[in-house]
Amino acid sequence: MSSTRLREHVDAESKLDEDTVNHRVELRLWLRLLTCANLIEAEIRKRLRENFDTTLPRFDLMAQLERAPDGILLGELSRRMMVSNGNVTGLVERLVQEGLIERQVSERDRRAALVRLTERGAAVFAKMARAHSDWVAELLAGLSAQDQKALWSRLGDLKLSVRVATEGDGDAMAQPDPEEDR
Amino acid sequence: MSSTRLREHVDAESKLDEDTVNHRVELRLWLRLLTCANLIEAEIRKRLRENFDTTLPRFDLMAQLERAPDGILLGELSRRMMVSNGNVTGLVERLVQEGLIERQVSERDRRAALVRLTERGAAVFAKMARAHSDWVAELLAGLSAQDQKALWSRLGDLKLSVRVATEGDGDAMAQPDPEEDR
DNA sequence: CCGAATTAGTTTAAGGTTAAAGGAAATCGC
DNA sequence: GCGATTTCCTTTAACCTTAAACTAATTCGG
Repeated sequence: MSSTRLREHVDAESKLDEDTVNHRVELRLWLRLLTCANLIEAEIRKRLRENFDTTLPRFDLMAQLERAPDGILLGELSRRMMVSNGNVTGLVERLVQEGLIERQVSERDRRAALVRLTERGAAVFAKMARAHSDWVAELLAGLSAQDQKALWSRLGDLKLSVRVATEGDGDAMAQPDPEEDR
Repeated sequence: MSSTRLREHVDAESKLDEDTVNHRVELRLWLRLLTCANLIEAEIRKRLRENFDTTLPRFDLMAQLERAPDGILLGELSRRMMVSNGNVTGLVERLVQEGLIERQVSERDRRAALVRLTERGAAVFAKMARAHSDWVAELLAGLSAQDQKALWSRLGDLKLSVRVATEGDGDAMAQPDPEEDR
């Protein structure tokens, strides 16, 4: 599966020299997209650390819990965060340690565990979420509301393009999109 | 510095309830941008692993070296990759181990070390770069060349916005933009 | 020259991340 | 019922990443 899934390179002998196929536009777009995401993410990580002594993954996890007041299973959490199970195990461990979330083995299914914010966790998260929201707005302040919407829309096309290109690709790619739920 | 650098909250007593300031558009844009970047990055990481048994950071490092045939100092490498010095130390170590790059202590300054691709490293990278380029093009294939250019352009505005909002922020934020050099 | 400050890299401690292997509970098919 | 399979989660090994502390070499000011 891995050797042929890229493209059909049936034209191995093609006169249209394969080496000259230079996807410059695509590459430049991808690199700029990555730069933007990295710049913003780095700044947010830095501020979370400086202002709240926490990390982005922890913040993201708590954001998921805030939207599920009745708790959520670890597996579901893992799916929504788009990270591995093992990753969630560790994050949850640390947040429980900090007293910001609590975990509770399910009654009906003793393999499963529910996690939810503690009261303190909810209070702390509320503060962080406000700040986070302000930070993002500050970083994007150079774009008009119109520009922002236009960009958002175009990124929707991009997302679709990527999904189409990768679907059926790996196993269980039916990952729910975290952003749309917000 | 950290408490006032966000915004001037001079209107602490403002009747326009601060809590109701909901930067929804900005947040949605940021989340979608992040989703797009993560989807593409995850797919590229996966393919690098499956097809070349390597990682994105290693690929990125080699990409920098390919553009500097005469070698490059570790510090400069760190700056161009926008990662910490210590990070580069480890990556270089592993790539040297694999025989893909070589390091050489500078004659004139015995603190400094030059790294460059080995012959084998250059050959391996050439293959990877071709594949990588094809992958990116494949993932973005759903967008017309026009859409791609438009998106690239808008992301330029975004990048500028972020740079303006963060400049002077931390120390030495004058990081050269990796993408523009390409 | 020589002490102070700067600069290039490394080390360390802590954490985030994954794939793969594994343990334990629940479910499925007879 | 009960063995096989699936599902939920944890563990492990390896890697990536950073900030902060550190080492060693260079440069700067007298």
